[in-house]
Amino acid sequence: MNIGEAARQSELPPKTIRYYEDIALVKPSRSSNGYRDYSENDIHRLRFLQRSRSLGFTIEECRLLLSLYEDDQRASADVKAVANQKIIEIDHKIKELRSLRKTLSALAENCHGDDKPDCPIIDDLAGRRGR
Amino acid sequence: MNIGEAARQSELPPKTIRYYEDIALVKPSRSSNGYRDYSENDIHRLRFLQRSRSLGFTIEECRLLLSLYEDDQRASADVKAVANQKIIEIDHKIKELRSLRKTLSALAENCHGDDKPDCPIIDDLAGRRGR
DNA sequence: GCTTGAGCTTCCAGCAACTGGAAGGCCTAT
DNA sequence: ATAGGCCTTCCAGTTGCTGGAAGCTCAAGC
Repeated sequence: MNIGEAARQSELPPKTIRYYEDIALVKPSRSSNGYRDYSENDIHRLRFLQRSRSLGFTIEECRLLLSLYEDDQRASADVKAVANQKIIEIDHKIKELRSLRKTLSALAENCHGDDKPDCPIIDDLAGRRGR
Repeated sequence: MNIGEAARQSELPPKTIRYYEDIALVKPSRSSNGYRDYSENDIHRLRFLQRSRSLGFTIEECRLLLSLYEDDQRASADVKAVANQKIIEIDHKIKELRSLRKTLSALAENCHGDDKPDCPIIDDLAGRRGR
């Protein structure tokens, strides 16, 4: 199967698939004309990557998950640990974003939003509080 | 004022300050020995950048905010629009992260987390639902 | 005067995870 | 034969820094 069809089936752009080969996440064979030739198993790996990337795992985490995926002897605890770690990171990011949001919306609420130059947002950014 | 002191006052690493000069966000003068020489106004700009970056604005947004900062004729509505746009983006990111978290925690909850190979997380990543 | 150490300079490279584009080969159909 | 669409490789760019090497300057201590 050529890269175009592999792209369709895995829902990944061809560029990304080539990149995944560069960093040794997939190793398709080659046809006699030099074209990449993807097996069913390659497609499984690509789909797996697509799904795990979309769940926010980094490439290196995907590499780990992929090795667990292909290890029939894996312990489910190992996989669960990776997932739980990711959940912690996500919680942390959400917390940060909420805090940013709070600050920004407080600033925006205090801003008249008219065509006058007076602006509490700028004042805050400039370090001038409660002028 | 040398870069080290500018770094202390702006709470930005010297490397970052030099980078901001590379991308034309600050233009300090030079002392006779070739050292960068930061004025009070330069420090204001650096502080402004530090604060706006920490609030999640991109470099290009900071550049815009900085030009508004130095424009005495600015309309506060312009600044408010940038802030509100950012709030929308933050909301979007939070929503995405919450959705990721939900999926991941559902998967982790269904996983025994023992030393057996059976693992619903891997099954999901591989595209095998509800086996 | 000399050395030491901190602080400054420039430049080059690398991080993550792709993405875009150029130059060219291949394949199929008309 | 030619057009187009797909494929190949390679190089460069994205964002926002950060690390490191090689070398200059400056102030302090002996």
